[in-house]
Amino acid sequence: MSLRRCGRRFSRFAQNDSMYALVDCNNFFVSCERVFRPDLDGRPVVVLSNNDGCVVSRSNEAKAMGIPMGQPFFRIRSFVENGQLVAFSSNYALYGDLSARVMSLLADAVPHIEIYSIDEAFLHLEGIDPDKVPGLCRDLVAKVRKWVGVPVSIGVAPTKTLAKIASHFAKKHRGYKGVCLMETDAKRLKALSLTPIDDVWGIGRRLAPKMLAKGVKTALDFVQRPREWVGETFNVNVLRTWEELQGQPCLEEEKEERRKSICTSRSFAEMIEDEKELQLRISDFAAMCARKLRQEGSAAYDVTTFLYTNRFRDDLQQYFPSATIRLEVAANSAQEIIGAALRGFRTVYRIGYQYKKAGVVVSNIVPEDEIQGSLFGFNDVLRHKQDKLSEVMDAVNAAAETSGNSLLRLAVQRPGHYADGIRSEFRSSLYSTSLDEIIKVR
DNA sequence: TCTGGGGTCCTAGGACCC
DNA sequence: TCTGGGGTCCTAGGACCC
Repeated sequence: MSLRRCGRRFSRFAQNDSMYALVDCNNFFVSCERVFRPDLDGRPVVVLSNNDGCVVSRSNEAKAMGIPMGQPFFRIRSFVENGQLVAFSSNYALYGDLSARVMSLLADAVPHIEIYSIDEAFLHLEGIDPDKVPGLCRDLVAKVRKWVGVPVSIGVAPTKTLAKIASHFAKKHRGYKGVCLMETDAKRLKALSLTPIDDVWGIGRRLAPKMLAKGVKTALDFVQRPREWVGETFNVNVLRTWEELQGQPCLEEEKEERRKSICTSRSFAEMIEDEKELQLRISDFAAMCARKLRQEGSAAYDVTTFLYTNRFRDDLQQYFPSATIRLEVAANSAQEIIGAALRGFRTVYRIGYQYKKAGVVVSNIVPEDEIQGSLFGFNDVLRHKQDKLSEVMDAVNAAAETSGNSLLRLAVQRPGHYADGIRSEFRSSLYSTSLDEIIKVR
């Protein structure tokens, strides 16, 4: 899955006459679960994060019950137990598969799409007759609903930030039937006046209070402030958001395929103090990072290991260390990445703390065919063997990929299921991605 | 008792060099 | 003994996104 670009890349130069459509899947994870459980339409449904920790997706009915995003599951567990609410553990294999189907339909409809996240894509509409855009969007809403089963909303506007706002209107108000066009300046100003400043893409939870303190309550208040004031009061990103809201595009497409860092981390169901147990977890995370690197044809110079104690337990000692190991030669084999992650672990692990979460980040990433050998000489034969071993492990593990199992492991990794120690009480079946189906398509 | 995971960019300040 | 100023690189932390 390569559906996880969330950064916003900026261009210095404005383009003219641009038009974007943002396609946003409504309540995506919940909608995916409902594809296979149509009996849940109209009922309050939530999807939980890893470990069944907190709410990450809510149906409209769940929102109406007042369940906020990020709500810890234990606070709403009683609703599930008395039948008022249905909860699912997250099933990323399923969501990734349905996402790919949605994106493929979108890609067939327009010359160019930009996949922004697992549930959102920008369609570039330059060159399409403006009179045909509304019909095209309505067709897409109907087609995705019919062929994939997921409801989507589409917002059309001259910039991405405005398209985001338009898609919110398309989602919130039934009258739009899933498509909101912001093609005139009058509509733009009207929409901005109805948009609270903290709903604007690019204005987050830290900046919103600062805006409010300065009397900026809506997006319209914001664009009515002078450019100079925005530049002096905030940073360049906020200034670019201001320009986008004026209708001047300055968010550029994210073109770089190679990620700059790859992270694998998990919270644990129970706190862990034992060094050996933590080493096993770290090894698993490192092996997963190495595998993601190989899948992308990349290799990394830096391997960071981090540990977190439980930040919600005021009564316990807190400790959030991390250590970065720089390799002489960029690596992507499980052996090398695990080795470095464990070296980092040894430098920061302290006995006497209860650890709740840990992870491994690989960064300083280069294409694997551009790896430069070490000045001090480098054992090519050993490296070649490690590469071969990694390849074989990848090939065999690919067959078991969808269940999250890795059949082949290095001795230091945990035996058994990858997700051992991760709570997943309400997991749906692997409907669209069962091993049977994968063997068939291959 | 129980609170997610995975990314990006910007900026300020220190180290270092000339 | 005098001990400026500017450029660049790196890193940590803060902000944002889904």
